[in-house]
Amino acid sequence: MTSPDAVPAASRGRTARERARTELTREIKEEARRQLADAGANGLSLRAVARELGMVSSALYRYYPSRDDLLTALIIDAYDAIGDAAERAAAGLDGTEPGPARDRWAAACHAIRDWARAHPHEYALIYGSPVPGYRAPEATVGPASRVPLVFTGLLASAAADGELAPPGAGGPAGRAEPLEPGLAAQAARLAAALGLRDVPAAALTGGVIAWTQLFGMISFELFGQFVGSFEPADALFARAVGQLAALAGLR
Amino acid sequence: MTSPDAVPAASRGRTARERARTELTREIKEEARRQLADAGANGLSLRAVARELGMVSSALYRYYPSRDDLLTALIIDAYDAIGDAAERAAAGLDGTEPGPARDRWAAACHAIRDWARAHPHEYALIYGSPVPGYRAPEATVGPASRVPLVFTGLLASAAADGELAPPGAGGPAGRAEPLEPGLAAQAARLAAALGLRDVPAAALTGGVIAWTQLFGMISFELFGQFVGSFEPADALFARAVGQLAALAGLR
DNA sequence: TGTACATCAGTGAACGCGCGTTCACTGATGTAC
DNA sequence: TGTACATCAGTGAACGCGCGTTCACTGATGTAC
Repeated sequence: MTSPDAVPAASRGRTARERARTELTREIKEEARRQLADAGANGLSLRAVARELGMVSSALYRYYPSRDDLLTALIIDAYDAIGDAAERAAAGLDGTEPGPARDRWAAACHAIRDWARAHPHEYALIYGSPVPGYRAPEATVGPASRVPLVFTGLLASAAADGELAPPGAGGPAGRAEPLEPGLAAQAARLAAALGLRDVPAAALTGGVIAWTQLFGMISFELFGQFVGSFEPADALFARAVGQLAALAGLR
Repeated sequence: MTSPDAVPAASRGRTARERARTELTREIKEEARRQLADAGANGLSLRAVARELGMVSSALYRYYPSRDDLLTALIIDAYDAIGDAAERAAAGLDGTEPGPARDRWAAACHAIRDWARAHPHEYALIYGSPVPGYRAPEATVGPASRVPLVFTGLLASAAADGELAPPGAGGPAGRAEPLEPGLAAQAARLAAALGLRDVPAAALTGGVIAWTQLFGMISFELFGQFVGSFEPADALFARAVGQLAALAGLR
C-alpha cells in the first residue's frame, strides 16, 4: 500500500505532507458536495463536513479560509465539470472527426442535460437561485463561460463551413424578421468581444435564445415543473434541441 | 380613524378580534416577504419576522403553526400573483376585446417577465432551486398551474379561431417534422386531461417548449447569467417571445 | 344594561440545538547544517 | 548520519450568535343570560 510502486506519478517527489494536503483538500470538497444534496448551498456546514471526516471543525481552516471559499471551490468545480462535458461532446468524443455543427450542437445539449441529471445539486448551485449573502468572486467567471463559449464556437465553425442558413430562411419561426437595432448592436458588440467576425448578429442572437431555452428546460425538469405531464422529458428535450439549433441558424 | 365610516366594507359585522387577526396574518406575510429578499427562503426566520413586528416570536404561532406553513403561504401568494398577471394580460387588460391569440400570448409573456423583475425573490422562491427539506403541499398545485393553463388556454382559443398554423408550415425550424410517437402520446394524454380536444399534439408540444423557454430566459436575466452581454435584456426577450409563439404554431 | 364565564392574543422564560470562527496548544513532519 | 530548529496539521475549548418550538401565564375581548 505504501510501497514506492503504488505512489501515483503525480505524487512522486512530493513530501508526505504535501500529498496528504492535496488528498484532504479533495476529500473535504467531496464531502461538501455530498452534503449539498441534503442541505443545499445555504445549509452547507463546515462543522458537518468536519464531523463526517472525523476531524475537528477548526481543522478545516487549514484548507479553506472560510465557508464561502469552500463554496466557491464547489462552484468552480461544477462549472468546470459541465463545461468539460459540453466541450467534449461538441468536439466529438472519441477522436472521431467532428460531424456537422448541427449534430455537435445537439450532442453538447444532451451532454449538458445528462450532466445536470447526474449532478442535480451541483446544477442547482450554479444555475438555480443565487445564494443570498454570497457574491461569486472573479475566479468563477472563466469556468462559467465555458458552456456559452462552446455554443458560440459552434456558430463560428458553422459560419466558416457554410453551415449557417442564410438570414430569411427561418420561415414563420421569426428568424426572418430583421433584428431590432438595439439588439443588433448588443449582438455585434458581443461578437466583437468574442472575436466572432463571421457570425451574423441574427445567428448569435438565436444562439443565445437557444442557450436560455436549454437551461430553462433542464431547470424545469430538475426542479419538478413537469411532474405529471412530460415525464420523462427525453423526447420533449430532443425535439426542443432540434428546433433550437434551427433557431440559431444551423442547418 | 376608528369612526364607523372608516371601517372597510369587508370588515363590517366582524369583531375587533377578527379584524385584528386578519390584519396581523397579512402583516406577518408581508414582513416575511420583505425578508425573503435579504435571506432567501432558507434564511426566512420566524424570530426575525416577529422582531420586526415588535412581537415575541412565540406569538406568531397563533397565526402560522410552523415556519413551513408560513413559507407555503408565501409560495401560494407568489403563484397566484404571477398567475393573475398572466391571466389579465392574456384576457386583454382593460376590457378591450381580445386581439389575436399571438398578441395575447406575447402580452402574457411580457406580463410574466414584468412581474418577475418586480418581485425577483418571490420568483426565485417558486421557480428557483427547490428549498431543501421543504416539500410543497397539495395546496400549491392549483395556484402553480395557473400560468401553464393560460398558455394552453390560448392554444385552445387559437385552435377554435383558426389561428393555428397548419402542421408543416413551420419550415426549417423543425415544427415540420412529425412528433416522435412517445412524445405524441404524452402530448395527447395531457391534451385529454386538460380537455383540449382541438389542439394538435405538435402545437401543444411547441407550447410547452415555448413555456420552458420563457422561464429559462427570465431566470437567466434575474440570476445574472446575462451580465455583460445582453443587458438590458428587453430586446432579446421581445424577439424570443415572437419566435416562440411561432414555435407553438400561433400565426 | 350588567354580570359571569369562555375564548383567545400575546408574554417571557426555557429547552436543545447548530453554526462560523478564533486561539493557544501539542506533536508530527520537513529542512539545514 | 545525526541533531536542532522551523514549519505545519490537527486538537479542544471557548465566544457569541441565532434558530424553531413548547409551555404556563396574564389580561383583554367576546358571548350568553
